[in-house]
Amino acid sequence: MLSTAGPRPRNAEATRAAILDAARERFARESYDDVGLRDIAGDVGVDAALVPRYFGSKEELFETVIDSCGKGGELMSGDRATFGQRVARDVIFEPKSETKLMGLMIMLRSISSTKAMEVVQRNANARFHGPFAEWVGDPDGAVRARLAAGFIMGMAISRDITGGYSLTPEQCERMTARMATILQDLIDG
Amino acid sequence: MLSTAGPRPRNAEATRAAILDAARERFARESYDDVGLRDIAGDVGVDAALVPRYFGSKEELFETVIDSCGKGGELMSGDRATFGQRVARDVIFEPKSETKLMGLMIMLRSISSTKAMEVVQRNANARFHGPFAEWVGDPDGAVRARLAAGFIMGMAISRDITGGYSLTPEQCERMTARMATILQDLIDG
DNA sequence: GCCGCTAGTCAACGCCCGGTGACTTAATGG
DNA sequence: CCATTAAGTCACCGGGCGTTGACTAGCGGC
Repeated sequence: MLSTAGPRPRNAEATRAAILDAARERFARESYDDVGLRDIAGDVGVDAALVPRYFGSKEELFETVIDSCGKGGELMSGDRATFGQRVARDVIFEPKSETKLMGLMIMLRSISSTKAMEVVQRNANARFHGPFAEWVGDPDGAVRARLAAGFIMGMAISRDITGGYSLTPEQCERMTARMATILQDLIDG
Repeated sequence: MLSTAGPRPRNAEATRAAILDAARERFARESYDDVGLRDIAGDVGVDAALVPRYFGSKEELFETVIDSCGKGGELMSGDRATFGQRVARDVIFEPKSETKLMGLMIMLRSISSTKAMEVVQRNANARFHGPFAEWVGDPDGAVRARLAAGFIMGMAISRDITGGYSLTPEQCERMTARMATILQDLIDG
């Protein structure tokens, strides 16, 4: 995480971006409460005091991170016909939500903190559920999108809670297949 | 929550039980981190110092709460044929996880804290997933149980994140129906 | 009716967190 | 080559947490 290539050159914009990236990854992997400003700063290799200086506060940093995730997240990039397969495989086999699904993971982890959840509640519709619902389309895209997103988050939580599902690889494979089918049915109609 | 019927009579066992009950409800509604010993003690009407005295530590109290939830939770009581309907309705329309599903909710909220999650990881299989998987039965009960539990937790999270789903009542109704179908299919085979 | 035991309280500790103001140090332009 | 300015650091604060040990007050037995 921390490059050994000497001291970071003094560049405010680059540093700010680096902090934002580090924060995004942290917030996707750990709960809002468990992520400390000192952790984020440590990842980048700067002093913790710099974080609230650039972003105002931890909460504002969190909001900026959510903003930076891109409308609707990366969920609906790629072929629509393989959505179920692709997402199910990501959730169940990716070691820790690599790049994909980051928006969802961050929202999910926000439930640890009332403050963070308020931020998410303010942004979830415009930044995530809205675009996703539109992408899912008629009939009743909002409902089906909500179900799909919930299912994905739930299975991600399940992985955390059980520590990698605690199933055999064969069972994981069957679980993936079934999850893929359900998801695909949801977005197809 | 706090009865106005004068001061609590001096009864260690009853007080201990009252603390445990209050803790269970708190942990089902708020994240592990957000629940303070002072909150729990306040619900019961005792001093916060009494909590670690009776239970050792917050973490041990949490583990005791999980133990007290009953094998498999209340998920698989009731008619099997209406499982989907019943659970979907609970998740989507119950204001805040009343009694039912408490075990799942507590596990879900544990993701806020590494410590709490370790406790859950230690207990989830024996106390929840195991019995539930057995109840779901062949073929592949473990896989289908995991999917159902994940789906339920995910929709509960979705409710929190969006602040009551932010859907019209009609949409909620359709969402419930669809969720019920998916859940029922999962436990039926 | 007093005494001992114990349930319950109180004040305080140590810790860690997010956040702030004063300082130091590196890059830049003349 | 130095002065200026902004980037980054450092020491520290205030607050809230879980937890502890010393104290207080109510009940049971003589």
